[in-house]
Amino acid sequence: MSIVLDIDPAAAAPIWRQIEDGVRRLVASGSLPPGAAVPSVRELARSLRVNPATVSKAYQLLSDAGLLVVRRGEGTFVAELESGARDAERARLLAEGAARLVAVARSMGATKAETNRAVDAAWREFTEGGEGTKDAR
Amino acid sequence: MSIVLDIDPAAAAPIWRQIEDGVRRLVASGSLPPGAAVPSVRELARSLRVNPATVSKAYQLLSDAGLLVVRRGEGTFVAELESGARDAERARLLAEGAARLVAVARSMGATKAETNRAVDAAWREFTEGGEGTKDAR
Amino acid sequence: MSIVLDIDPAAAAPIWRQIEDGVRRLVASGSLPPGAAVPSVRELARSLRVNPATVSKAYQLLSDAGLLVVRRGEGTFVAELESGARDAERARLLAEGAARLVAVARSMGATKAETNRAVDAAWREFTEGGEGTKDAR
Amino acid sequence: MSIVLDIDPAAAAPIWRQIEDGVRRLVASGSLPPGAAVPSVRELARSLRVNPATVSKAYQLLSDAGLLVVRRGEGTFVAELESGARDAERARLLAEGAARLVAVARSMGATKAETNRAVDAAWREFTEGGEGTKDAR
DNA sequence: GTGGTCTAGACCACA
DNA sequence: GTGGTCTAGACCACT
Repeated sequence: MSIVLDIDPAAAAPIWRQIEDGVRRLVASGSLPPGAAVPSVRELARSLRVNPATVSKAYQLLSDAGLLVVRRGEGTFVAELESGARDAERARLLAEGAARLVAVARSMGATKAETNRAVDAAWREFTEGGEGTKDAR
Repeated sequence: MSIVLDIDPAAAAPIWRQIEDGVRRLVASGSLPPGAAVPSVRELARSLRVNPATVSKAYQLLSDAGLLVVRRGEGTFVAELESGARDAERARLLAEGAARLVAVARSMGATKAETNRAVDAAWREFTEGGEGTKDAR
Repeated sequence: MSIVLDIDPAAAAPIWRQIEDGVRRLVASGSLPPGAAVPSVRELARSLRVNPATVSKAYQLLSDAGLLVVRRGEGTFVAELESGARDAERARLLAEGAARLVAVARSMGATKAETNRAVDAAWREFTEGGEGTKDAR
Repeated sequence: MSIVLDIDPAAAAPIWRQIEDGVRRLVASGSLPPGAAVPSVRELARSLRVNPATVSKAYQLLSDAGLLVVRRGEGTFVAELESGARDAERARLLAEGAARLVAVARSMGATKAETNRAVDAAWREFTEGGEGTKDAR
């Protein structure tokens, strides 16, 4: 199974960041276990219909961050994170997202209850509608 | 009283959007009630240490969206929104933020419970670290 | 006075690293004081006869490292380092270089005295062959 | 006794060069005396967990440089260097390293005294801390 | 004017 | 085969 990332070339976020975030999540969720090979730069570029340099930039950032390791001439692999590091990454991503939401909520004077209701609603939306929220902006 | 916005010139988001969002939230939260005057472009530009053209762009977008109205020779004012419009805007912003969080959470295989815990934690973080609440609950 | 960097396109080190190191040293030596503007990407690219993307990469790395700050639409500037940070950077660069030399020396069984003699010789070489010492401090 | 080299596949320097330099230093330091047998390509490749072609490339360069000689059917051996050649090689490596350090030092306006202090410090570091500088950057 | 992103294509070094 | 570097040129957004 080749890895699945959906990239929206029209989105505000640069493509390299979409790839970066996608891989981060695949690693955090365990879909890409430590030691696994990620698709080669050229292969992923081809399958995403994107320039290799763009994929390369994302991989480079991920390897700077220690999530991937590049073995020259061989390919790119998921780093062997010490136990718990993956959970930490997961928690970090989640906390970051939650903080962003709360910041928005508080800045407009929403209550905690209102916020929770909004999250519940969004969750329902997702599980029912399957897929479809494409968030602009 | 001059309006309070914190602008980070080094942030990823463009400055005009930071201003736009800031004003949107001040309106949504009621800090800027309908009919209130907003600072002039050059005044706000000076206080934020930002290029006037940048403030102007934000105001322009807000007028186009109907949140502000320009009265020539007098200044710029918060539009008189029809009843409920403000709440609708609030709900929209909140729903948007919640959807973003849920998208992240699901993409990394987090459960609803985990997500809620993260939101709770972020909320606690904010109320402790930050200043008093206006309508906490 | 425009900044002076000598770039060797035939060197083993990639051009972006040569630029990065050059700027690092100009900052460490105080030739580029905090707040000063560095040449624009395009301008430096033109004067070095190099592709703008190459300069951009170097600047990007330096700004990730906190030595430069990019102000969108305005240009790139030397970061306002807290007092002592510049000296620390200087010391770091020097220590790094010294460590590399000592590593080589020890790995081939050279003594401390031999190493010191080699440094002395290199120093003499430099002061004679090149121009006079401009900075004795 | 098998020869000891530490290879870092993640380092900036290519693996073949790490091997080449390692052997050069073992010869310069006398650990590999003239006439001594070096491990076979495949044996070294196995012990370093490295591709045999990589070891082969290093050995090839070393033979071209006259440091190793291949005796067909027998193996690869350290060349019988004329007297003084080993010391010359040592001096050359040391001078090269010293020149690099001085270049860095002068480019950032460091004094000779500062440089010497840095070397002393690095030397102390090494003799105390044992081993440990892994120089990625 | 500024920097950032992306493409297409070339070339190189590594394993 | 792999990834890394560089170029030329286009387009975009910000100030």
